[in-house]
Amino acid sequence: MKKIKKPESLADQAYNLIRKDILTGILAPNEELREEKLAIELGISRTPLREAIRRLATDGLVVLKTGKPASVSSFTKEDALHQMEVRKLLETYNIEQVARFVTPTFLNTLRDNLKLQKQASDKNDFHEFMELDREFHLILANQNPNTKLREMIHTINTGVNRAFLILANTYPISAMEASGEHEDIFTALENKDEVAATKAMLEHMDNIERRFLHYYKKG
Amino acid sequence: MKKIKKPESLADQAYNLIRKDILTGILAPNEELREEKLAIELGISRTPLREAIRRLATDGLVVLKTGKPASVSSFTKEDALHQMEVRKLLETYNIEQVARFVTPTFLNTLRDNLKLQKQASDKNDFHEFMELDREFHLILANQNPNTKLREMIHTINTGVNRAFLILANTYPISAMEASGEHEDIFTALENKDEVAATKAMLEHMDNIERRFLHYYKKG
DNA sequence: GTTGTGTATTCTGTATACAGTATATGCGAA
DNA sequence: TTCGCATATACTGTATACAGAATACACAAC
Repeated sequence: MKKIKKPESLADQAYNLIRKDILTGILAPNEELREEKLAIELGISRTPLREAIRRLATDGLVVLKTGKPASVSSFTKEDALHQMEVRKLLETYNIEQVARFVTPTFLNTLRDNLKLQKQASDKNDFHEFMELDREFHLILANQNPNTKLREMIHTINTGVNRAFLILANTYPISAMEASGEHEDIFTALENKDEVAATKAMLEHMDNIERRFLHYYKKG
Repeated sequence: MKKIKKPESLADQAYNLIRKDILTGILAPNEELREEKLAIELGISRTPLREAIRRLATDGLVVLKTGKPASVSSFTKEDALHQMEVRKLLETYNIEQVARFVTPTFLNTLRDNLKLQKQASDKNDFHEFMELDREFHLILANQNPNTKLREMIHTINTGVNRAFLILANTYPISAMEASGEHEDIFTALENKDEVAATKAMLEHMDNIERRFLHYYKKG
């Protein structure tokens, strides 16, 4: 039977709202999150807002300094590269595992996603593409039975995407190269070729890093 | 110049206290953390306590269900094995990197730790040994310049150690096999042999898993 | 004895009030 | 003008108060 859906708590809603604003760049790095001001803006009290902010802090999206207002976290080039190094490790490990248990449903889900990616790419709808990109890697991760690994991939990808997004906002077109690389990964999975899949993922990761550095120099 | 140390906030103190109690097993899995009751016990109000509990939840040490009391998280055999799989990946990757940049200070720190491990092992002081074990892996992780990787190793090791601790409480002696394995890792690092170091770490991880399963069957 | 229902209790989620501290402002002295 | 200091302001950290939901329990009906 279907469960009755409970309304999200105010803290949850605040968390999701602020998170989205940070990830889409509406809230810029180093921007201060003054509790009372923000609470009034959101129409809630400080208590649930504080909870949301603390949670964002453990995600690494905001930083807390005792007695001072929380602020949106900034990150250096080094931070971004560190995250990508870990992401590379996790994503390649994951796809090697996943490639061994390819199911038709799994392939179909990926195929659907890729189709939408192509459409977004053709329309130059960059934000939509970013979202689908995130989803693509999510689908891959969720195929792994190891829940802990899944969690970690989710977290690290959020961080990386944020770094990338902020830069890529200025250079959207080139980022869509990724679409082709996703296709390569898919083909390897379709052929149940775990070696090729791992290789394709590794190349994808290297290319992301390359693009990041390219944009970074320019930006 | 040395910074003036500020007193920890009540929330921080509560976090550390409860965390320790969970990790040492004083608070058993599934035990409920009733806010008002706990707050009174700790001599603080619910507000900072709530913050502490939420933070523990993101660490995976307690689970929250809306409207119901938070409870100390339990874990299945599968959870533990998942965590160990990820740990294996991260720790072997890390040591391969670290083995390339071995400094004398680093070796000395490890040597000191190993000496203490041996002493604890000889005295059958299991809790002390567990603490040093944790520290040993912490030293290895902290040698890596990648802060993100360090963070992740810390988190995952906390989880694994907890799983292991609870079981191992009943079978302390055999867990001290680990001491010898740590020595092997150290020797490989001393020789700046990254292949041997990686191999030693992998064996260590496999042995931890083996011991876990052995205890699990018995327990 | 078992099932169902209503009530009492207890707990969380949220709002608000208060205290202490850090920051900003303004004024006077050098 | 510039520095020092005092005062005012604003913000966080914490406590408490209140409302609504979940649970436990008792009692009635079968």
